[in-house]
Amino acid sequence: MAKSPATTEQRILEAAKRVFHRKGFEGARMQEIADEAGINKALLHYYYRNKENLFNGVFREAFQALFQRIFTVLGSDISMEEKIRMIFSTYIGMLQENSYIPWFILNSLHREPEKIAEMMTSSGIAPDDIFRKLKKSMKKEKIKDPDYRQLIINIISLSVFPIVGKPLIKLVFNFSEAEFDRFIEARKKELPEFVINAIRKK
Amino acid sequence: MAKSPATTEQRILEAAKRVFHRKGFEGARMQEIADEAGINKALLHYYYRNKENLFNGVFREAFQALFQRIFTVLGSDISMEEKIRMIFSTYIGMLQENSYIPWFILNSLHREPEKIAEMMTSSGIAPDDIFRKLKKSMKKEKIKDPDYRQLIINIISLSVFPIVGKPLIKLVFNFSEAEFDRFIEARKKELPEFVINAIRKK
DNA sequence: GTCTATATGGCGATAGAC
DNA sequence: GTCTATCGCCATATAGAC
Repeated sequence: MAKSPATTEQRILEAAKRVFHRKGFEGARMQEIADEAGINKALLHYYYRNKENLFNGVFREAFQALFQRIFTVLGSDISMEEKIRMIFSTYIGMLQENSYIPWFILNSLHREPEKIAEMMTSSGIAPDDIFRKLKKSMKKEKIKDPDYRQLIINIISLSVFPIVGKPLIKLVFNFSEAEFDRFIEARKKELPEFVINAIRKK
Repeated sequence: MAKSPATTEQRILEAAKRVFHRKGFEGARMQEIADEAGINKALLHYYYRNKENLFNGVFREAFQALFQRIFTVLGSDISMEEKIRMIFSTYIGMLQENSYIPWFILNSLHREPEKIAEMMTSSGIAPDDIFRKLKKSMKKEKIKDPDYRQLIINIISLSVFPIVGKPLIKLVFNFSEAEFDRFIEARKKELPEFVINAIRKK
């Protein structure tokens, strides 16, 4: 299936990405990855020694896709209100198009938090600097919420949970696929107002 | 390990609960459940014919623990503001004490949404009535947010995501276990104000 | 590099003694 | 009811021909 990318190695990685994203580490089968790459199992082990190895490549890419964007926005020199608008407008769309990524990341973190920690530092993401900067600018802007960390987590919660909890939401609200999409679409408009209102002094 | 409950059947179910909650369905091992119940594998199959069967008992209990409380509050005859305060104060504490439950539920929903749907209807939870009622009362109270569903999902997102995303939060903020607990504790106070502010007309 | 065939091990499940 | 022993399957991984 799908012979698009040039080299076999790339094709394997693309296939692995799809399968791991769908099934997580435990659920993924080397056979399924091989099928989807249009080759056989033995060749997987020729390029990537084992399953763990193959998984690592997939994880790193997803992790960066998910975090680079939000940290870039948080660290930029615009007002908090602009940051909030920007995060919701770009982030939710990205999550919607790659809805498997957050679930995949959460799964991986639950499986091996320590290993993932190493991976994060080694991939050059340094949240501490950004947080320091953010804290300062929030003080200057007299944001109501006292703790910048709570605010960040609120924003991420509101963005990510509905994507990760899609099956739950579809279930309790009896949503079709299209209705669910409209529901998420509506959030892009409503959430910035929701949060900006929440942190504005009365 | 842990021979507390009286009958073997109960001990098995308790052990299964712990292991499934930790590892999910795929990750759980019958051997591990047997060890934790202080018996051997064969006896598991004597009481519960197979793994799926054992899982179902565990799932149903967790699902009810998670949903009964929130639906009860949402359906009660108090103002929206009181509902919000009540949900955050009781719900987050309950999630904190049973932090494995939401992760377990999400996992199960991703694995088999259809089966879970049946289970839900058969266990007597009828969200539709509650939603109708909620919609009406929100209109009467002139809540800003136009869609009650968005508001519910916002509340659940803010409550559940930080619990499910615990490993992530500990990682990016470099939290110890105690610091994480304080972080969640602080949310109980801050979130009601956050949400009530967000939906209050300017 | 890519394949077929096979080794190796783990897991859910069953048989059968006590 | 509870155990030991074992079956049967499936998944990862390797050997070795081409």
